[in-house]
Amino acid sequence: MLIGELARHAGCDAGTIRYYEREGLLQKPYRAPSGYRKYTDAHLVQLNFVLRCRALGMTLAEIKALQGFQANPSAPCAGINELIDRQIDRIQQQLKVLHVLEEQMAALRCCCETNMPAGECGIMKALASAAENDAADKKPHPKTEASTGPMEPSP
Amino acid sequence: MLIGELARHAGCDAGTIRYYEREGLLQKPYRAPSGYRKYTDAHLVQLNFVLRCRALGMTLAEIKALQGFQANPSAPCAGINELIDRQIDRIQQQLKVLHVLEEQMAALRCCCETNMPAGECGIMKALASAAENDAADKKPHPKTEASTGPMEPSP
DNA sequence: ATAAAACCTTGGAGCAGGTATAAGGTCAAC
DNA sequence: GTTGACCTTATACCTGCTCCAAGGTTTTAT
Repeated sequence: MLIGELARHAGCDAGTIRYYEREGLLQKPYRAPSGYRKYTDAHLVQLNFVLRCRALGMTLAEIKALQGFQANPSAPCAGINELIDRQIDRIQQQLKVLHVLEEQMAALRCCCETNMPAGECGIMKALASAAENDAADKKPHPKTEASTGPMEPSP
Repeated sequence: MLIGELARHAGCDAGTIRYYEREGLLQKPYRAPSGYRKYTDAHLVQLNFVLRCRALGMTLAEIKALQGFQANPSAPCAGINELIDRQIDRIQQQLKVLHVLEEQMAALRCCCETNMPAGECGIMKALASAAENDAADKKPHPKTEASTGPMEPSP
């Protein structure tokens, strides 16, 4: 099987396959005298393994680690479990962040009824005043030291 | 305020501030004769605006677009609303994906009780057999054409 | 037999959104 | 006058690809 066919079977780009080969995630295939890569079904399985792990959100380094376990089946599998646990944690972290984000965006969305000049748009006002409050929080005693007026770029 | 102080107030890296300046997201500050950047509180507000939008998941291009509305307060704000709506869609998409992922990872996690040799680990077996099934699905009539044995790299 | 289409090869650049480094200049304190 | 903490620039690196150019090969159609 040539690289294009492998790519079609796996549902990825041929460039991705070459990339995985360079990165050591895919066995180097036999090369025809023309230099063309010739793949076997076993390569397809290996590629699917990588793609599936990617789809589960693992990094290439983690997938490489999993392949290390495949190559070394008598090693204790605690590392595999840790890797999965870390992945689960990451997903739950992201979910938490996204839920908060969803709420914040929904609240923001409610601030405007679509047909305002931008200067009166509740969304813009909310974002701008949040930024100002952040700034005030961090500088609790503004001594009017520099300027609170408009910014002046270098002359 | 020097860049390090601004960075501390905003809770980001000085490199990030220089990067935002290069990308046109932050006004160029006055430069002291030494070449040092001198920031005002207004810069802190602007930086916080950018960081807050980033934290909401917006791209730098989108933030630039929002700044365009800030600079042009009489423009109609429909574009702002669209931008926010797109962002909400993106977040909900990601949430969907992550929920599926969470389930899949949890199912995977249940496959192993931690103290196996890797070759017997249910997680590895599940991943490997999924990859094989993917391969079989895509090649429904395997004519034993090349080889289903181990992969042979180029000789 | 030949020409066009459809493959394949390599090397390199580019994306986002930064982070890290090196090599050097400045400034306040002791 | 020297340490140490800061600042400057330019450049490279990170992840996980994607896309491009310039060229070689193979298949298909005429």
